[in-house]
Amino acid sequence: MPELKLRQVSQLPPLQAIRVFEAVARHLSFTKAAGELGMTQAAASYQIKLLEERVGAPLFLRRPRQIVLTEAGQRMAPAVSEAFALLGGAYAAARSGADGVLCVSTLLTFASNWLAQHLGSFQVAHPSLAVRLDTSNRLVDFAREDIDIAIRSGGGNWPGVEVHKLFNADFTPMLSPKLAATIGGVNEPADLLRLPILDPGDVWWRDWFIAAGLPVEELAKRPGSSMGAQAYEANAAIAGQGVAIVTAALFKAELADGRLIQPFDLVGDDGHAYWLVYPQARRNVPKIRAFREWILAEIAGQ
Amino acid sequence: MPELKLRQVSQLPPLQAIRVFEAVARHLSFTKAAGELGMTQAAASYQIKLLEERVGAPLFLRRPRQIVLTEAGQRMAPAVSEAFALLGGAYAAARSGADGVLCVSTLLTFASNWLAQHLGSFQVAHPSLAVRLDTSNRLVDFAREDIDIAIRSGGGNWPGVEVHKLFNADFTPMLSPKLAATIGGVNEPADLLRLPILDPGDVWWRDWFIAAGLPVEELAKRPGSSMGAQAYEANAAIAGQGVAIVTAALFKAELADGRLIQPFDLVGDDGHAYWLVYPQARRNVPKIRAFREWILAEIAGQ
DNA sequence: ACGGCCCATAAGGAGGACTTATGCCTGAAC
DNA sequence: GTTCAGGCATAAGTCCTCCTTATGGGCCGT
Repeated sequence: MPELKLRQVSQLPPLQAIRVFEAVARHLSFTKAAGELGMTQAAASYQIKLLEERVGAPLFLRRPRQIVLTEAGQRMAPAVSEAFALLGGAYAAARSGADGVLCVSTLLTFASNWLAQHLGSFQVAHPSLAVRLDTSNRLVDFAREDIDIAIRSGGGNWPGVEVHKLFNADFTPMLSPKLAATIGGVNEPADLLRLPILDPGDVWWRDWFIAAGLPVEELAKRPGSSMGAQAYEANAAIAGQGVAIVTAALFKAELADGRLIQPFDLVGDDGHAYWLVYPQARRNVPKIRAFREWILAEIAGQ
Repeated sequence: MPELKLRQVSQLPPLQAIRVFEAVARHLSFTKAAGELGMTQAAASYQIKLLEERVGAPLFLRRPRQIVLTEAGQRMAPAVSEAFALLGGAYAAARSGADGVLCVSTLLTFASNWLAQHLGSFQVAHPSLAVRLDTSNRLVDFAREDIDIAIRSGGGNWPGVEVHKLFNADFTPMLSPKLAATIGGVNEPADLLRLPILDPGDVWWRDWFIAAGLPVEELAKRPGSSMGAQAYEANAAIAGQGVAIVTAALFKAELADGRLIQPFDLVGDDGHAYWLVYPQARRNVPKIRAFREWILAEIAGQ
């Protein structure tokens, strides 16, 4: 489509030449403008000549000691300067603005049971960074959602993204001390069979029963209600409605203050883990780097 | 100076990429924007990717059926569009504005004796073109004066400029009929010796005397006052103060209405001529082309 | 008169931008 | 459900723009 190209080209002059023109018009010197732009005087001369040919009129008068704007140049200079100021502003706004808000996509459970208690220290460390949490269990697609960084669980093998393991998604039974007391305490795995099991359809129960040497058939008999998220299941457990099977690392606070107890050291592990995930191409973006370094240090430090 | 370059580059993003971004943001389509810019979709994709890496954040979310601006993109788009509108306006203003005023540098004599009587028809033919006359006898330098086109006399061999011969700078004696009557009419060259000669030091007189077979020594005796310009000399002749030697083509009106008479057909010619002159590079600028075509037709037509 | 400053020009080279070709994904239509 | 079409991404290759180095010319100041 050569005619289209021609039309376009005639609509707008070469941008590089205009950028040079703007600098030259400000300095009224080819040499100084070239210096500001980080190129040689010859390059500036070349670009101005190009632009003058395109405009169809000289833009500068070459006087012995300095140059001055022609009438045409004077008409052009102010608007061009303003346009570049706008452009610079827009660019800076996009850059810094992008640095000012960090969009984190996270799993519901992780948000309520880990981030909620730790995020404060990140905010303190980076007061200029606003964090926007996007809570969902979908697998985020960085190309089609406005997300900077995500926390996911799974095998950790996703293409095109950088991953850091936070901790294993292990699992172990938990219940409220009050519920345990109703049967005189939970001392060995078999004791669990005398209590209601929240979401017995969860494969984690099956794995753990096998590991604990309990009969798996017990699970099938039970009435099940899938909770969907560990946080919900844990809440039910805290309320004393039954035994939950969850990731211990996410409930340190509940274990510490006695709302939940972990009766056995035995934990199941299906190889899944919690991961920090972000696009490879953006690994050096400051806010992403900041969040990464913070969360890894936080995890390692506890 | 690599660090200088770096500084500059980080100040402003690649302009070509921004131009593409502006179009894409308007169309919300890589393909359509590429079409408008006269390039392929792949090129647009490439430029956007470049810009996104530079900004440090995605600018568009790639949704299946269309793309949408990210937060960063939204911040950037309006100002960028405005900047390009400004740029386009400035460019158009310089272009069309430059087309609106034609600066003609001309010799005093040519201005008062030829242009004054013909310029009207040019104005009528090009009502949107304002003509600014710059009258001087200096040899204009297009590089350091704001001049579009010039009329000069001389040999016609100037470098870097396009030249068109208007008419020969021939010369012949002229005087007022009243003065001629004081000696009973001027019938042969020798009659001139009985009349005062304006500016006898002019080399034209010497050439013409030789061509007419008159003794050159006569000229040396005479008291001379250089007039500087044919127009002044002719005015003195019209006032009856003496005989002038001027270019006949420039005094057609005076000859026609009898203010001056040309007693002899004999004209001198030193090879000089009147020329239309302008920079080669600007030969196709509309206003320059218009003036050239008009003046050549006007000269040819009389 | 001579050196310095500044711009113009020519030749040459490095890198960027664009094109072509192809693949992938998704949504719509049959 | 399957195929088709629309739209973007990616890879490889080519061309050309833009910049650099080098040099010359004009004018000013000392």
